[in-house]
Amino acid sequence: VPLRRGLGDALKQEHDLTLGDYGVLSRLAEQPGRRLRMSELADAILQPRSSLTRIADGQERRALIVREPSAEDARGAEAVLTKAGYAAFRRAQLTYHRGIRERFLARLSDEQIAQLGEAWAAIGDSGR
Amino acid sequence: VPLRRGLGDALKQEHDLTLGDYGVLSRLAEQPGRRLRMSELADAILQPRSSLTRIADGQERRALIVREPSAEDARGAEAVLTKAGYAAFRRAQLTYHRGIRERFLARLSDEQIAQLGEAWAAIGDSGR
DNA sequence: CAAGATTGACTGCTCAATCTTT
DNA sequence: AAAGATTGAGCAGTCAATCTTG
Repeated sequence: VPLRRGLGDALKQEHDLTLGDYGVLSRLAEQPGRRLRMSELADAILQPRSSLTRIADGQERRALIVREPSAEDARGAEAVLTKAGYAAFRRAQLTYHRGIRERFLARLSDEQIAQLGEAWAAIGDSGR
Repeated sequence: VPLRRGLGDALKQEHDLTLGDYGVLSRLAEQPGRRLRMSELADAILQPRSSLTRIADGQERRALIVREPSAEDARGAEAVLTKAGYAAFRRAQLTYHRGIRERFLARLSDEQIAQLGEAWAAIGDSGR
């Protein structure tokens, strides 16, 4: 709980991003073409579609992403990471990883970290 | 993230309590006299004082706690768990523990659970 | 003025209802 | 009718400002 809060505060202060924002950018950044349908993106980050819509609204206003209507299925839209969006992600990633390190990993032994990794995998990942 | 969400949803649906509510009840229940100053309670559950005030507002309306002005320092107030509040906590605890078991512990080996416990202790607890 | 606590205003998230395209 | 997506309304949590007592 304080880990999440700490990370969120740092992202907010240094980059004006929420954890939800970070999740979206992070997922898009790792896609081939840096694009994904809204629906799949929502599932990927384990958020309700409506939450993704809000997040995307904000990010589109800030030109971190653009929405393009899907080519062959006009119901869907695709979120595409812009160049600025990718750059913002790379910057935020530094803060994020530093936060994890400082608030979490630094207090554990190498062995414990490895064990945690396995436990995490057993549960089913999902959390980047 | 989905663990917290799942737990929160279950508590909400079955007992109409948030995770914040649960934290307060849980902390009060383990105090001698089932009472604690607002300020200490806020620190104990790692929440800002203002957040605790909101939670306590709701719980006092539902008669799960009462607020009493502190005996020798009239600045402070004490939150006291009522009989109904304690009963509500005991019921919610079943849901909470079941949630942890199902969503988390059931997927890990006994050894992994023990290792996690140690890692958790190394980080510094704080999370009941 | 410090500490304890509360309030006003705002943000982020979520559900249920809705709109559009298949 | 079902899938993709958005919108309206409401809630939990938070900060900064405020009130009160020591």
